[in-house]
Amino acid sequence: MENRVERIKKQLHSASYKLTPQREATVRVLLENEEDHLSAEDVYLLVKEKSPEIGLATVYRTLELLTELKIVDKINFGDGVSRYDLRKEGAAHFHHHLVCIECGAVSEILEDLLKDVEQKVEQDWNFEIKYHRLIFHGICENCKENEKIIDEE
Amino acid sequence: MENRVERIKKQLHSASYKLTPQREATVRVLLENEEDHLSAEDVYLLVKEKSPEIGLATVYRTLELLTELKIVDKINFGDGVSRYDLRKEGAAHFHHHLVCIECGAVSEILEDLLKDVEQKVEQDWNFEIKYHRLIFHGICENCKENEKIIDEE
DNA sequence: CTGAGTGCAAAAGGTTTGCAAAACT
DNA sequence: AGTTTTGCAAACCTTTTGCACTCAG
Repeated sequence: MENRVERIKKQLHSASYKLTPQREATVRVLLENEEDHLSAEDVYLLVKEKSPEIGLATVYRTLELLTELKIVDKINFGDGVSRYDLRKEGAAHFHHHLVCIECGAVSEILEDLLKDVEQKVEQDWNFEIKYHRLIFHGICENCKENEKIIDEE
Repeated sequence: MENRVERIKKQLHSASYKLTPQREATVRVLLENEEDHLSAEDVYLLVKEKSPEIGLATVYRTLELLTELKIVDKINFGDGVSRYDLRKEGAAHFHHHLVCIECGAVSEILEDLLKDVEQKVEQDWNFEIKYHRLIFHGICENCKENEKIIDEE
């Protein structure tokens, strides 16, 4: 945890930005809720619990900055809000997501499933891929279970 | 063209909606600009050329309706606007997109590249996939050409 | 002192909604 | 008549921006 904050601090410094208290609070919220795909508002509310004087605009500015430095990825699941996702250490490729259309749960696939597909696209379409977004929408394990139970009643 | 309008008319009717003149004008714009990934505003302006009395809200409502009926897909390339894409006839799976980060051009991959990947995800994560979104961001053929020319100067 | 960073409030931009009028059945 | 659809304007929500203030070097 601490060393991840340290690492981000260095990343900011090497781009001549400072890790201000507000930025640090924001980063910590992201680290503490790594699994949660928080929206800017979510982050704001969480940061506010510990640093009530922070402003929403600052959170937005920090998230934008972190996105620029590729410390977080800005994602969109189609619900009209941007969400922010910490990059895994040293991950060359953005991970994939499974979004449950029943309960809204989001889980992650860290494994890169697209090696072969990317190679094909680069060749066949003569397109140089920089990054990709892959989101599966469907029904998660839990909701499948629940449906079974309902059916049996 | 005409038969595609007819088909959509039937789809609406079977869900007890009417193909009003405004809806038809909207559908025609989508058909005429099938390659273009239009935003609601884009559609509105194009519809307005032929039916100046139409309102923006009607276009939004029509696009929402068409999305519900799965006649179009609502997509988001991360530029803060929703775009609408006619489904290909009988396409079981939503097609993939290549978005150029230089010039913004969007092209489509109709071929389904994810058969194997989906099978793996369904098995390994016990997740029932309903649909997916796959977007590659990178540099398109043209922009790669242009870069070469610039380098050579 | 100077520039970077902040908080607040206002503005912006895309989308949705309330409502009365219009269209259709 | 009754239901659906429409156009307009207002409301809404997320995100961005302007500006004066603060803080660190």
